[in-house]
Amino acid sequence: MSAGNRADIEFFARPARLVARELLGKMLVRRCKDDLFKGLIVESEAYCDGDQPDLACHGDRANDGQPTERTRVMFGRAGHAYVYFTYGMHWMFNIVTGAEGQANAVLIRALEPVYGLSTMTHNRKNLPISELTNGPAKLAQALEIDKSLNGANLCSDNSVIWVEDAVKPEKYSISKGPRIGLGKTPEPWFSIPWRFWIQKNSFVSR
DNA sequence: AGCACGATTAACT
DNA sequence: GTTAATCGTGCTC
Repeated sequence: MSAGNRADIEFFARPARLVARELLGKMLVRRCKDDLFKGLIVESEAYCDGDQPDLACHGDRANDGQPTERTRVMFGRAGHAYVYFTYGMHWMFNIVTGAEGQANAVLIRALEPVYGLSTMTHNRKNLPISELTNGPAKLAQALEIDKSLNGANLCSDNSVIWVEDAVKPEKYSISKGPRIGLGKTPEPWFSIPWRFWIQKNSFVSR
């Protein structure tokens, strides 16, 4: 795939851990009203991997692993957005991966802002560029992502959000470690290294 | 019907 | 390093 090619359902319909890793260095593109936003994906986390259980994952933790009103899209087809609300004020943007029926998803944790910086800055209370998209709730705010995008298809002709190829993998190195903010999640899921980021990129979350 | 808490952030000491 | 902000969701009564 060359730069500009859009990631299709075949790309997303694989285990979350693989997709999370390969999303690094790709461009997240968001069209909203008259604005176009682009950000390079520099940090991601996998929730569930194929059919392996994952007690950190909303899909496995709630309702005995069966879909609920909130997690329904996570169990659906790959290449769709799973957007949820937390801490009374923040939206989180995930992309559904894996086979239909599996609660696989990848949380996008950080972007390097590339295009649309002026509106992103406005959306982020005129904070400096370094603070626009270096966290999952921050990037959702910058790119105007909220509940209205829950279930949105990233692989259709009229998508309002999608992923494109951008930087060649040989141009950067990938690090991995435990996921962030898992609270009371039991081992081994608390420590399993399903968070990925581009080494030395300054937009990776704190 | 009521309640505890969260895949976080920003503003404190 | 600590903590308030703030409310939808899922679980218990």
